[in-house]
Amino acid sequence: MRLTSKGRYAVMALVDLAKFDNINPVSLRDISLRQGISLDYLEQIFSKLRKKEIVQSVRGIQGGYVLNKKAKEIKLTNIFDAVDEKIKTVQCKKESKKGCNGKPIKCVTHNLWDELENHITNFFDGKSLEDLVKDNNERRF
Amino acid sequence: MRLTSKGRYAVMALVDLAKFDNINPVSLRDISLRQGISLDYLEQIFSKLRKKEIVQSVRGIQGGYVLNKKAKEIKLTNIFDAVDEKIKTVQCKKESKKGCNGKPIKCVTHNLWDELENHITNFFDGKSLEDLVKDNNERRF
DNA sequence: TTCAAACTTGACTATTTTAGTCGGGTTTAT
DNA sequence: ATAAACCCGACTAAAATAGTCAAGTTTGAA
Repeated sequence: MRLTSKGRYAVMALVDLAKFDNINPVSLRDISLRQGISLDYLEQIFSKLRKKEIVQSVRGIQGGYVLNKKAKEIKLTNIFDAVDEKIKTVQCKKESKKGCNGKPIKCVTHNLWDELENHITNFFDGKSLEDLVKDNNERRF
Repeated sequence: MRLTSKGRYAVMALVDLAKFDNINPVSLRDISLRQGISLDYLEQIFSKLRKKEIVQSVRGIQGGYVLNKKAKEIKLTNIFDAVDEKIKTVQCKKESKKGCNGKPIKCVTHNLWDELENHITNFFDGKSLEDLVKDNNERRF
């Protein structure tokens, strides 16, 4: 099991943004340099974040991105959802509601994955961008 | 994020085994047919489960596999561990202890993934094979 | 004692996903 | 006007996954 880099980068970039967007919009170029994430890839990620209204863009010179909500109101679930990071953990969850593994009934472990997804979703729902920024400042990074 | 089929199959197969190993060893052929998992793939999986002493093999005709411990004592963490299903969720967790993303310091989200891993591990530690079998019998599958 | 069911092992491969790259735009402050 | 910055879609190399395949070994039963 693993998360993809897309979700991880999205969170990294938003923490960075939350720390620096006090006055001016933050350019992806700056985030790219500070966080070591490819600029082109960041653009893809921010395109999604913008469509889900997590950030706003400011075009033109001196432009960049700003948060569209308070950091406290942005939960990690919102972020992962925006960049299509699926919490759907296993193949059988993707298939039709009734069956798994090409069979007409649910597989013996189906309920387990339901529970697991809830468990993980709860974890991410309990974490806001603000929490991460605070945690980060405390550690003097 | 997703679990791989290997982990999922391992759990499915062991639930099946736990249900049927009362008297005789259970052949992989039977598990393959009941659960719809490729026999060759099951062999790879059970090879790992045997090495980690979760199951015992009985060779020869009428052979198969039996659980090596009571179902109650087999936690899901043991199973995932045996088949190399990693709870390591993100890239930065694979890298050197001190740095992420090729930098000499931990990335801003590093602690988050630590917490997440603990959260998931706790979930799997709290689930035994017996729990799954019971849950399954209740639902009359 | 021969046979076949079943386990054992290791190498190989097609498919899918990921993590980007690339090339061309458009917008707007200066 | 120009350059910084956003915007968009197509493309691709690498890695991981989910198997397949081939060639065994072991052993209960006929």
